[in-house]
Amino acid sequence: MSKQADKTSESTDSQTDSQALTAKPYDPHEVEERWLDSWEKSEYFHGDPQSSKDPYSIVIPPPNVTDILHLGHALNNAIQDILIRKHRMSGYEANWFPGADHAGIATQVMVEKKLHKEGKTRRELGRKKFLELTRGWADTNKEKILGQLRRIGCSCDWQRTAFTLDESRSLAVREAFVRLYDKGLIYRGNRIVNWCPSCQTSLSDDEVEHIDKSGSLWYIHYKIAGVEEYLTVATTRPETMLGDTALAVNPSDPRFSKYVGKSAILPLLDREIPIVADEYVDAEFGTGVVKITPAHDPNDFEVGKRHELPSINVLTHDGHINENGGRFKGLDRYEARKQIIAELEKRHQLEKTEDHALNVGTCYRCHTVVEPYLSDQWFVKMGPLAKPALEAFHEKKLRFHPEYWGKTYLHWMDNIRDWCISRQLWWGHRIPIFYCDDCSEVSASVDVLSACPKCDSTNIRQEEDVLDTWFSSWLWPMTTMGWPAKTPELEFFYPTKVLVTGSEIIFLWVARMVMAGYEFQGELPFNDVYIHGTVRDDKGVKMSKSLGNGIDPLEVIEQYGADSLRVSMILATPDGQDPWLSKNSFELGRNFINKIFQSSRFLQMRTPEGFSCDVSSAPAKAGLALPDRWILSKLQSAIENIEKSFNSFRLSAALKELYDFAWNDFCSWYIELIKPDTQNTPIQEQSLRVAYYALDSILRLMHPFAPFFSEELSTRLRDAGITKTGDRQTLSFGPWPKTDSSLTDDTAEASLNSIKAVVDGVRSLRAEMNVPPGKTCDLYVKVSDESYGKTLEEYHSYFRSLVKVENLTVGPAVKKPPLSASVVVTGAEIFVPLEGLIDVEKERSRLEKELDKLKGLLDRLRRKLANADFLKNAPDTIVALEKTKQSDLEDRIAKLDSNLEQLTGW
RNA sequence: GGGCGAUUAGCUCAGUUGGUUAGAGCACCUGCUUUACACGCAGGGGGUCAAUGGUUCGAAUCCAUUAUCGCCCA
Repeated sequence: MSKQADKTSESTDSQTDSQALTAKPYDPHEVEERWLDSWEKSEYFHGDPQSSKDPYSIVIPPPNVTDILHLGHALNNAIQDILIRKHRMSGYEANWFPGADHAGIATQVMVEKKLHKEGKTRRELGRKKFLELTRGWADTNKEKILGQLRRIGCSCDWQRTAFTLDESRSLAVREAFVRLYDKGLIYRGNRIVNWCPSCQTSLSDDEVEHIDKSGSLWYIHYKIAGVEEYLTVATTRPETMLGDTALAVNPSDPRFSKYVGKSAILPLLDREIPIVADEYVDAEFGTGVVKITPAHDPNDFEVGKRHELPSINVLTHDGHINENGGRFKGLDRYEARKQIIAELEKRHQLEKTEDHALNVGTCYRCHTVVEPYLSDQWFVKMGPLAKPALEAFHEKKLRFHPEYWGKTYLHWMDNIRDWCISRQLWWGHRIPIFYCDDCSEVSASVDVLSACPKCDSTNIRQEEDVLDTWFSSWLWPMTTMGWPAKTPELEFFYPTKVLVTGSEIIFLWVARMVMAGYEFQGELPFNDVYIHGTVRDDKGVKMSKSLGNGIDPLEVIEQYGADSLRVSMILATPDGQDPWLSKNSFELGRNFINKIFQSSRFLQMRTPEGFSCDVSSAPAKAGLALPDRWILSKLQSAIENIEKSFNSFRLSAALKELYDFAWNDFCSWYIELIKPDTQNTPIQEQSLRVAYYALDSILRLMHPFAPFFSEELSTRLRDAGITKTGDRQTLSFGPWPKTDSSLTDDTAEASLNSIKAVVDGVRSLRAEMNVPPGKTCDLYVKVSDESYGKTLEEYHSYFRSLVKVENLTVGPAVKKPPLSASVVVTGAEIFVPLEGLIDVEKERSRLEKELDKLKGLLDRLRRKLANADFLKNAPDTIVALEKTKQSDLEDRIAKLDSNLEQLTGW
């Protein structure tokens, strides 16, 4: 236990019950742990597939087992939890399916690194032992990160936790593979793939990250066979020349047409290679002559096929030159490059070297520069799968939020390419392909084969390679629900409602899930895709482990609590953009939660003994005071706006609306208005009923964002006998607040606005005239409208409590008392006599400043209203509005003028 | 090279079908041991809405061009 925690418990012990309400901020720590425990036992989050309610399900983007919780996870999962809790409260049968991803390359790399430190390699260990070791490590990590998600309050159905490499998911992967294979959508091909020499595996196109690097362009002479001429070839990767099998020029390039059909001599290796013409060659780039290395460049591979050129692989799996590289054999690819350049220079076959900016592909896991590499790999034919996925988008069955991400999806889908799914790893789903060594039959099978289905030979072996991790991830929305079995979960909860993720895996994951959904389940896996930003630090730099600029969510939770973490993150996360967070960003949420806590504490202090109210329905309108009617009316618009924001996936806007309502309307105005003048006097009962009803609504609206706090406070009020909420002992199942149009009260809002206008005016005046806060004053209000005056008179007590007004004089005939400061608001002139306090010069400059501002506005308005086109074209309502504004301004200016004039007499 | 996004107060952002005196939080300044809350209260300063041109009676908002920044794809 930390020192701080010690202190807290000590001070709590020393307090008596009657002091429990003395000033202290809300402390989330004990509260959150208690609810975590309680919820875990409750089964609240275990969705029932037999339910008569409508389903609402989400599948988690499974965190990698290599991960520890970072703020990106916290944000991603907070968003999902907010959506799932909101819908659970709104009467849906909600289920959030959690789980983790085995993360093939990342995990294997990590375990191999550990082995390396111990001086071992995976090959020494053997496949079986290595996998056992890795599984143990992955299991431990998996439990750890899922535990961390619990800590931020995720209301997942933990009973349905899945893992991409467990029994059920493995069966599904094999089933999917075999189905696609049988349909002819999976094939094996000798293709150029992206090869990571460090991970020693192929990568799909989407797993390659392109970065800009400064490199060189080397100009090399290739002699023409039989004559004393040469062609100059520019290359950025000279070491690949060892595998050159041709030179190529553009067929319409007149400079080189005479060489087409002749041969060149490959420098260093002295191999004779043909000179071919191919449209692919860009006459503008380099010298217009390019070397063709079919085994090490995807474009060259295509050229090679067209001209029936041989492919010579010169690299080993780990990026060294192989036996085809002659005397360079065994050298690392970059060392070979150096020596080749040196050698060419020595032989005067290097014309020049230029600086050249190039874009190289790197491995998304280890950031090694990848090599295009010719090898046997397994591919999925994507064209047929993309069709329904594209249709779903065009028919708006699949929607992105923010909408513009749809374009990214569309662009990728339109240009879809076959997917390389084999990986030369051990950690993953072993490809369910079996080779017969006797009859050469290749069979795909869900179950392990012991004999060849064609010739019955037992001389059969399974493919060594495993599948790309995404090959299990793309089935996730189905496999979490038990696919390929026809489970009740799949029947009820599929398709899910929304997928919440970051933009960087729209291709890798989102698009593929859509395709898999249609292919295997005949239905898309989710309707809405909510894309959120990437968490950045306070300077706008992406948080990352390697930069060390990350913030540990668990530290934030320790300091501020999980609710504060969630509330702060959501408030700071603009829709679709990247949130910038620093350590004290989390004060925002903490302060908000504490504010609500304090308001509740205050209400309780002013609640008479034995008071109790039913907050499950709104208080009867009869007999309510103005502030009561007003706050109920404001509550309606808050609920409405929050609902609207939720419906368009604008969570930040929804929470902001609640924040403003709760802090400004409820705390700053409503509570101040119903607060009795004298200390310890209970609040009037009808206002208390309204106050607790509003507070209950606030807590409900807050629950998805701050589940611990809202549940805690709601429970405390219920346990204290103050509020009655019906049968439910939790906010988890709502009900979610609904608008009630009978509570909307425009008259009350208008009346309160007039009171606020006068209060604001007096406050401003007092502050600027340096009236000591404790000093009372008198208030004279000259109104131009009788009913305005009546309202002010009726509620004159508010001026006493809010702005220390002793006597109030209101009326159309009120005269400005001598030595008073004035404020002019719409419909009223406010005078506060300030004998002994008034500073004439200050007052004058105050009034002049205001006058200047208003005159500027009036000027603009007059010009607008003098414009015949405006009067002709603008809607009548706008014209009328502008005219009202004009007369109001003219009125206020006249009053200010006369007040200024009167000042000169002093 | 192609695509997508951003540019509004010192900072981070709202401003959803064009009509407000362009808002909030943080930061800043002034005052406050006010009957819950200093994790607070009250008041205040601060913006020619990136630039230019256009459409319109009217543009932060729509269109075009430019500039700067970011992301994705090649």
